[in-house]
Amino acid sequence: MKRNTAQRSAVLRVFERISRPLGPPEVLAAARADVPGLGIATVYRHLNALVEAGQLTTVQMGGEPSRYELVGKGHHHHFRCRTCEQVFEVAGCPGNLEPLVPEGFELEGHEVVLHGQCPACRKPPAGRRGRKSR
Amino acid sequence: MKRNTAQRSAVLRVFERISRPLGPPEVLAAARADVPGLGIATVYRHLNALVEAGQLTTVQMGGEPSRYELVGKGHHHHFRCRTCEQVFEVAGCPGNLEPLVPEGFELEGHEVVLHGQCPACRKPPAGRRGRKSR
DNA sequence: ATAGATGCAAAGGGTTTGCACTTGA
DNA sequence: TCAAGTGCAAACCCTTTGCATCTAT
Repeated sequence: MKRNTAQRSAVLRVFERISRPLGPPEVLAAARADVPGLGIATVYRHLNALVEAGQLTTVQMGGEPSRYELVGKGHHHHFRCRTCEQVFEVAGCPGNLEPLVPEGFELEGHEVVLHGQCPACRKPPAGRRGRKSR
Repeated sequence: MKRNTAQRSAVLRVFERISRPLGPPEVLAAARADVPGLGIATVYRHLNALVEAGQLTTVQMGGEPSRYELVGKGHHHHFRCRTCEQVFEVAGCPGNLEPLVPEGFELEGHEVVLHGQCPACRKPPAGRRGRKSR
């Protein structure tokens, strides 16, 4: 998956346009704006290849299908809206988690996921708010 | 799923014996010690019913199939060993995460997952150590 | 006795793969 | 040119469901 095909650049462009973790169906829908006949299998192939190539990382939220985002955004965490199920980036980090690590374990990394309501879903639904869209 | 059948108690007993989040195949294997003919579908049905009944909670780790644990252990987090892929409980909590929450979002809950090596996998593999078992 | 529970196998949903066709280099 | 990439459909894996049988009450 190294050639510069229309499909490959369409997939990459989606992530440059939308700055939050996206699932394969979202990527497919957005990339079809550029490549109408695009198939879901090709999306999966490129997502996997781009992760392999270090250009994307996976963002896994409990039980839900994988989402992907561009690498190189520095250390950050995520906020998942319980209503619309979208995932947003969170800049900060709780800091040193070593104190939590039980005896004998070796800490190599961590993840923090916040749950709650995004600005749109926080207000009573109106217009295009609070719809499950993914 | 309310009758006191051998299958139901076998599933529950597994969680009383093993105090870490378990996936359906693990539960099946362990419960078959009590009920040899146990089927995976019955395990799923009981896991779902026990979650519904508030006796179990699901623990979702990125992309992997759901794991389950007994409720009533108080607020805690998890540590996932990158080698053996087992998930362990972590007693502490980083504390107030409000400062991380972006403007306009409303925080309702959070999750923290630590990654690294468990005591067994930290040492060079020997005996039954560091095997992927799940 | 009988509604609820079980096991098996088939069905579902998301992801991957085989294959013939298309296309970038 | 021609190997890499693509789309489609079939295959896969995990989970759920339909159904005939079994069992706790």
